[in-house]
Amino acid sequence: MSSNQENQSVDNAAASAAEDNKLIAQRREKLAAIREKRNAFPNAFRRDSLAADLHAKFAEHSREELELQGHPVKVAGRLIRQRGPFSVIQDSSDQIQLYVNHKALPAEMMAEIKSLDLGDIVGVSGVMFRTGKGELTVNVEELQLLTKALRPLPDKWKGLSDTELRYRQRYVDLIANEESRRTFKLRSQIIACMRQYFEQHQFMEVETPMMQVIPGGATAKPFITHHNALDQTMYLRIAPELYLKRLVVGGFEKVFEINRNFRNEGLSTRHNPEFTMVEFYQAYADYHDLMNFTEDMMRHIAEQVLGNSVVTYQGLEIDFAQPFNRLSVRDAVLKHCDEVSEADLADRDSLKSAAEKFGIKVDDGWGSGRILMEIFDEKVEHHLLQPTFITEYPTEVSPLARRSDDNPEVTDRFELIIGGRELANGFSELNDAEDQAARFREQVEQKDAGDDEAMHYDADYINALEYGMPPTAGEGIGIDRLIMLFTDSASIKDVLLFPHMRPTAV
RNA sequence: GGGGCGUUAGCUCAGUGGUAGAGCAGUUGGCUUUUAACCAAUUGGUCGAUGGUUCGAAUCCAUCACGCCCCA
Repeated sequence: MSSNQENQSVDNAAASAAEDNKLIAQRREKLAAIREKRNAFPNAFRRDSLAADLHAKFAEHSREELELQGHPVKVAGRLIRQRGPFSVIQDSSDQIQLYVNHKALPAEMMAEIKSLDLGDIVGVSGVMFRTGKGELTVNVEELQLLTKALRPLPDKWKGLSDTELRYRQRYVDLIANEESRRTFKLRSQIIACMRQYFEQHQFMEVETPMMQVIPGGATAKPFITHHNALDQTMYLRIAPELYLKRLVVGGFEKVFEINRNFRNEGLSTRHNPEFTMVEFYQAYADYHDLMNFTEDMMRHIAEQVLGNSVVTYQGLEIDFAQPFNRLSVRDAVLKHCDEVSEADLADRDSLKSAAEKFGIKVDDGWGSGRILMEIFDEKVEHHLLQPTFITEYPTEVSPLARRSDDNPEVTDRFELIIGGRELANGFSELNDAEDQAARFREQVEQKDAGDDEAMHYDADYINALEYGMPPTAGEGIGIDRLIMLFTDSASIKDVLLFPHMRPTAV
């Protein structure tokens, strides 16, 4: 920023001070006083320690040992608590206590320290010691204000609990709420662990277009945008699937992508318009291979990141060490829904009357596969708490999956259900270019008939398949839902740093 | 889209028709190896918005906005 602009913004700040509440006005006055004396925003302080490092390094040091050593440190962070001569600063790693002995420090420095507010960012030089109560503390020899905070922090004990403010002003949430910091650190670690797992298994990370001319790979309403120079309608992707499979055609036989998808749908505790998925494809593998891989990966993440194979989600203990259950849609319905007998599954009519017993309105266009899935969704899915692979999805509801060799009515597909919710979806891929072209044509007919979620015909994708895609299996895992599970979060908004919110009224 | 709940000081919350409250934060002073530090004094409000009912509305009614939960 040029000095001219800077002056202007400073003037604007002064002009708006009258509109601030008293707490902010007082802080602005303190800042103005500092500007009189020196550069109020110095950037020459260099710390040599993080709070967590100090706690780790001196964990075993007694009061006497520390006093003998007189170990000097430089730390920096946000001032988050003050109690008498003690303060606490918080950096990215942890918190560390400061001791300000007013008898030992020059009067001028004491005056500056006295005018500090909670939220200010300071740099401190001092010596490590341990208080009478045993708390590791920096005995302050020099303290410098590095950044004045103009806005007061939330309640020091309760933090920020207003959910709306936590989501809209995540920066305040992160300053004030340890739980929130923990969630997002875990999110980062889980994704890093997953990425590492893929790399260890010789998968190659790729990035495919997020702005697409033909949105494909799923049935969903896309967001529409426009490229000005090309005067072209473009869509934010609903899935990376068709591009990743083009790469398998090209000879990258194990690929994965961790990135955002965008779907133009409603919001809920489990849906955000943009969400993160990992999709991965492996040539010369089938859906059984992916189930084994997924089971292993989940167990690995739980053990590596949480240090425990048992995850507690909303009071429910989920054990990743146990072998995951595996059963077909059909067997799951029979096992978990006492009202349905084998005879009910015999044909469409018997399925229809079974579904209607549960208040499901059966559409004339639905085949027996669709009706079976409606019963599953309504009566079974929420019972599947421990990790469970559901297999043999009806062909009718699986337009992208390969038909089973044993039974053309079902596909080589699975979903992973944990805690009653779908977490992953995978299948052996359809690599028959002519079959795929026919399925696209069916989708286009549905689109022409008014279904705005139906797929486009992607001629280039057919072209790719015509070059030959090896037998391949692919899978998508909803990262946000996985993070919810591993961080015991009830809402997807709790695992998104900046969840989508309606604009506030002015 | 429908239903329920919520919105009061910077933050966390009381307050169901009669002078707008508490704790924390802030300010002033005391205390200086404390642990949500403590003691004393003190500042701080468009009660989400707009209408209505009433002598009188944070409180009752209607509409709207935003959020949370449940349902579609």
